[in-house]
Amino acid sequence: MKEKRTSPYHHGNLKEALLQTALEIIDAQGLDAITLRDLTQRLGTSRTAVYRHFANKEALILGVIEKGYEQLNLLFTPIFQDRTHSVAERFETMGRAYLDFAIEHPNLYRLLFGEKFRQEREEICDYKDETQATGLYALIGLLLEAQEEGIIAKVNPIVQAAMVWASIHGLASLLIDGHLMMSDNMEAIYEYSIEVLLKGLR
Amino acid sequence: MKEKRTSPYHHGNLKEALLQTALEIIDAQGLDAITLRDLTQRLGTSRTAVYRHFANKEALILGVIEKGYEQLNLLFTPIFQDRTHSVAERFETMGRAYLDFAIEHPNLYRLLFGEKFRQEREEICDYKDETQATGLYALIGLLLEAQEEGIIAKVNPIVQAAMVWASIHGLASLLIDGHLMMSDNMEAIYEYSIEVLLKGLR
DNA sequence: GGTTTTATGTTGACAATGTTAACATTTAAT
DNA sequence: ATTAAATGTTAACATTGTCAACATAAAACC
Repeated sequence: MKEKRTSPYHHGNLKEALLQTALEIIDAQGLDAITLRDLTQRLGTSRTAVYRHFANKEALILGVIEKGYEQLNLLFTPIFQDRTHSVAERFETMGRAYLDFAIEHPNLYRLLFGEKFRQEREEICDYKDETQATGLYALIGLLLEAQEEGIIAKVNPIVQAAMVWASIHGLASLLIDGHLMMSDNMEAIYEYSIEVLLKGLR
Repeated sequence: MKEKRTSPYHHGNLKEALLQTALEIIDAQGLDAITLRDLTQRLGTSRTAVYRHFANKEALILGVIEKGYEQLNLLFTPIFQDRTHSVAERFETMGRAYLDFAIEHPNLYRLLFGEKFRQEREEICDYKDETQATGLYALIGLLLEAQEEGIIAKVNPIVQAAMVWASIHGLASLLIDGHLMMSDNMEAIYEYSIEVLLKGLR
C-alpha cells in the first residue's frame, strides 16, 4: 500500500503513457493517423493492452481530449491573471495566444474544438466544463472588466464572448485548414480583427 | 453517337450517380460514415466499380467537394445579385444564408470548409477558385460597395472580407460542432455579431 | 459484317485496423 | 499460502480500401 491507488506494476502506469503518447501522435499527425497498433507498439506492449484501461479507441481519444483541455487551461490561465496590463492589451494578448496555439498545434486544436464525439464529450464537460477549459469563462470575465471601464457596451457578456470567440476561432480554423490564401497577410488580418472587434463592441 | 460524350451503357452514367449518392451519404451521415461498399451497394454495382471512374476513394471525395462548391455557388449567387435591397440588408441576408446552410448541412459544410485533403483540393481550385465558389469573391464586392457608400472604412477589402468571413464561419463552426452551449440564444448572437461587425468596420 | 480496341463492371484476394474471446501472469486481498 | 483481481498476451474475426485477373459491352476500324 505504498502507492495511493492504481499503483503500476507491469509497465508503470500504462494508462497515463497511453494518453500521453496518443496525444503526441495526434498532435504530430492528426486524429486520423492514430492507430492502436502503432500506439501500443511505441510503448512496447501488445495491441490489445489498451482495452485494460479504456473501453475502446473512442474512450482513449476522449481521455486525450480531456488531457488537451487541461493543457490548454494551463497555458491560458497565466495570461488572464496578468493584471499588469490594460484590459485592451490583455484582450489582444489573449487572442494572439489562442491563435498561436492553433497554429503550433493544429491537429490538437481541431481535436479540442472540432466535431468528433460531441455527444460523448458532454460526459467530460459535466465535471470539467469546457467553458472553463476553453478560456471562454476567463473571456467573459475580461469582457465584464471592459464593461466596467466603459470600453465596451454593457450587453450580455455571454453573447459578447460567443461573438468574440467565434471571430478568433473562425480565423484560426480558416487559417490552419488552408482556406485563407494569404497567410502572409495573417498578422494584418489579426490586428484588423482585434481593431474591428474592440470598435464594434463599444 | 446520339449522346454527346461519355454515353452510358451499363448503369447510365455511373460516375455522376456515384458523386450524387456520395454527396447525399456524406450530407446525411458525415464524411467518416461513407464506405465504398455501402455506396456501390446502393447503386447496385459491385464494390470496385468506383475504380473505373475515380483513382481511389479520395479522388471521389474530391469530386464531391467540387460538386458541393458548385451547389453552394448556385445557392449564394442570387442573393448577391439582388439589388433591390440596401448593402447593409444584403450583408445581413448573406450571413444568415451562410449560417442556414451550415445548420441545414453541417456535414457538407465541414467537408467544404474543413481540413481534409487541403493539398489535393488545390488542384480543384486552380480552375474553379474556392474564393469564387465560397462567395468570398462576392463578399469582397459587397464590401467595396459599402466602402463607396461610406458605410465602412476604406481599408483593403480582402482583409475586411477575411475578417468578416472568419467571424461568420467561426459562429457556424462552433454552433454545428456543439461548442456553443446556448443554441437558443443563437438568433441573438447572430444579430449582435452583424451589429458589431458593421459598427467595427466603420 | 466481323474483328479489334477501349471502356466499364465483376470476382477473388490481401493488408490494415478495431475488436472480442480465451489464456497467462503479476499484484493485491484474505 | 491461497484466492481474487488487475493487467497483459495471443489468436481470430469483421470491416474496409485496394489491386490483379477476368468478363462483357460499346465503340472503332477494316
